[in-house]
Amino acid sequence: MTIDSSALRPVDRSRLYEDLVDRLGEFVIRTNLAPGARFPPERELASRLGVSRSSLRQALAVLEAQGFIEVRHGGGVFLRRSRGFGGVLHKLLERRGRLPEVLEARETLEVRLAELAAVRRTRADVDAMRAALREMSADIAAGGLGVDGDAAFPHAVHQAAKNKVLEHVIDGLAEAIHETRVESLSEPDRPVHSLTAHRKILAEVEAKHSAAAADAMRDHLREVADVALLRWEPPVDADS
Amino acid sequence: MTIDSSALRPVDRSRLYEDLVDRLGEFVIRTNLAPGARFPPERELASRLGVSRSSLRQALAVLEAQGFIEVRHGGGVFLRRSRGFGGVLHKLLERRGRLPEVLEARETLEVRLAELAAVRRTRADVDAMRAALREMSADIAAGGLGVDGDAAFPHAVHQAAKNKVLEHVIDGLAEAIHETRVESLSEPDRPVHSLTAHRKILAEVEAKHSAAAADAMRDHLREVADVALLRWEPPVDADS
DNA sequence: GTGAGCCAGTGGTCCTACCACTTCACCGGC
DNA sequence: GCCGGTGAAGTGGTAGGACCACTGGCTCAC
Repeated sequence: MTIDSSALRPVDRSRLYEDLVDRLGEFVIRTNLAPGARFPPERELASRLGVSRSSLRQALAVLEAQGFIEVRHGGGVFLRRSRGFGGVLHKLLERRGRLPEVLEARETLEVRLAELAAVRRTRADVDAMRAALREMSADIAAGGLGVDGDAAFPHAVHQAAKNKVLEHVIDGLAEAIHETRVESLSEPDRPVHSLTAHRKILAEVEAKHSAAAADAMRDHLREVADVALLRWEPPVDADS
Repeated sequence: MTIDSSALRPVDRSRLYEDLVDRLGEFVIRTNLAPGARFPPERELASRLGVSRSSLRQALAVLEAQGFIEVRHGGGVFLRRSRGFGGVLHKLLERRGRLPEVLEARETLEVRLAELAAVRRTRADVDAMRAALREMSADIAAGGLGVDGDAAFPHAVHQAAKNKVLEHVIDGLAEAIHETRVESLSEPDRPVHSLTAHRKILAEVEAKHSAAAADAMRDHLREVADVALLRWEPPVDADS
């Protein structure tokens, strides 16, 4: 129940290295730098940008971790890929107006993971899912919302799907998803409905009915999405 | 046609800040740090880790950019989320033995994007796809592999799907996918087959047949995946 | 009790020095 | 002429110190 006084300056001064990341992206575009090309030396970049080498190196570390550049000791800084240079998912998600897209992405991934889970789940995976449901059930019985269990269950499903790449991808959306989760569970009767839906999914996964598991997951997510979208306010800023 | 002497030392000394990222992840686990908790001050961390504050700050910049921590000026360093702390996608993809998972993730995303594209494509999107095919066609006619066009076409499809979140996610896999692309197109007749498959996809997207577009994309990707998997060598390192 | 102001703690940035690795031109031996 | 060694210059890697900017709690005057 936070007071939304978003009108008055949330300030949020950006870190210098964040600006540098943007600037370097600009540089890549403007100079039409191609993948494989070399950047100017650190000392020169820092000097031309008017910042210290330390700050520049923070920016370079970020860009390297994101896979956009490669820094070779004694060799130089090289561009690996230019597409979406500054476009960090994290930043993307902060912008309002992304909710429908997040929900859509979530459905895509989660449905597929459920389908795969039904094919590959082991005994232990089923146990983990069961445990999550027990926790959720107990919490709800005690008057809670069952938030923890509601998060643990999909996690168990992800594990069961045995695809670390997909799992990592959806983990990247975890934060944005978690918000919708709490909101959704605050709705009257939602926790109980959610529990029922999870049981259905578990049953299909356990029975190794992959198509049915996918459908069950899709149905569940669409119910949740409806609730989330009901409360959603269209974005203020429109972009392409 | 590079000589694969991967057996002999690729060395690849890791940057200090990368080690620090791992160490900090370890710290979070061992001390059972909960989201919202505060880290020790930078100076103390640096001292205890036996590194300079500069190096530590590179690691912190990376972790902040990845959304794992929040650094407040004058306040301290706080944990935002702990799950998958050090698990960067980039690193994940570097490990051999991920090819099947990458292909699976790719299919999941790309099929959905094709489906959405069929629903949301504009005139301009269709033009972009057509242009990519023309480029590819011309390149093949000239004896090339059509690699550029083969990359440009899916990009146009992604744009048409109008979901920046999904688009960003698949961009993260772009590099890994690109490798399979080149390998695949080196196969005799592959370029022509690929072109035909793309034409089919374009037709369905243009006709707004979403299910058919999804199927066409899936068929295409499975053909490509078969080729890639044929050349794939099972991993040396096995992990959970 | 209350408010203003101070101050210690902590991150933010810069600077400089020096180390480690790469590259390549140069030079000598073959 | 060719090969290989060698050294210097260029470039990233790390350390450490200095100082600025912000936060939050404490103190003290009122």
